[in-house]
Amino acid sequence: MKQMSEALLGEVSQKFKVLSDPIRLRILHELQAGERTVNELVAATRSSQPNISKHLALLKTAGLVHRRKQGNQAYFSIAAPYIFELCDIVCGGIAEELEKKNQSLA
Amino acid sequence: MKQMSEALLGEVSQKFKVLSDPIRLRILHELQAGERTVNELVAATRSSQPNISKHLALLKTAGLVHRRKQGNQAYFSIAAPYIFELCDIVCGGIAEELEKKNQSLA
DNA sequence: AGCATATTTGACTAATTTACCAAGAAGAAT
DNA sequence: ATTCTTCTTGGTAAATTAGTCAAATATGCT
Repeated sequence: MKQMSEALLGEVSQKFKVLSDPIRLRILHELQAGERTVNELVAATRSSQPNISKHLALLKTAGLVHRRKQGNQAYFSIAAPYIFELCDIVCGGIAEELEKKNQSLA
Repeated sequence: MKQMSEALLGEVSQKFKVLSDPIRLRILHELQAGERTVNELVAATRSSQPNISKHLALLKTAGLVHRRKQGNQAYFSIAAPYIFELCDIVCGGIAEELEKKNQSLA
């Protein structure tokens, strides 16, 4: 990583902020399996419909999901596949931490 | 990514939350060049000293940095190198977005 | 037109997060 | 001992964010 401008730093932190909510991660995880309507996502998350709608709006503003409207429904899909790479790396880090914790107990 | 438990989702989102602040990213970026004392980090960020100290405490709790106390000073260093990978990916995503935006203007 | 379904938006509340200030703690220097 | 430096912590005010409910919008159906 070279010199980071204040502006870039701000943008990066905002992306992370969008990813810093379990419900939004759940939504993205669900979308990984393919396009979903709002109602399908509501069912997958057990949160209220307006709430999910707002989270989706946020994800869309951040450019992480795409929205397609057809008839009555809105279909959402992943717009930035790199997010799964991010999650995988973090999961790896968490697994490593756990391993270390277990080793220190032994 | 396989099935994600609610618990793991929560942990992952918390890691992202820690990374979702420009000052903390600046600190981490500074630490990428090597160990630093609190005061050096204050100088690098132009934020107040207590504020940096709190951000450092947060980063430490999250397991992202390591703290070593020697004499009067506390030396901080990177504990989870994977964070730079994360930032690189996000930067790549941002660059891609920008490119797309520029293309659509042309 | 009138009703039903799917989704978004606005107003509001509660919770979380950030930054600031002042005070505290720990070590080094005199 | 006391004073200086470095760092951490507690209290608090301001800002941001998540959630809920109710109302609005948009489309499809009869």
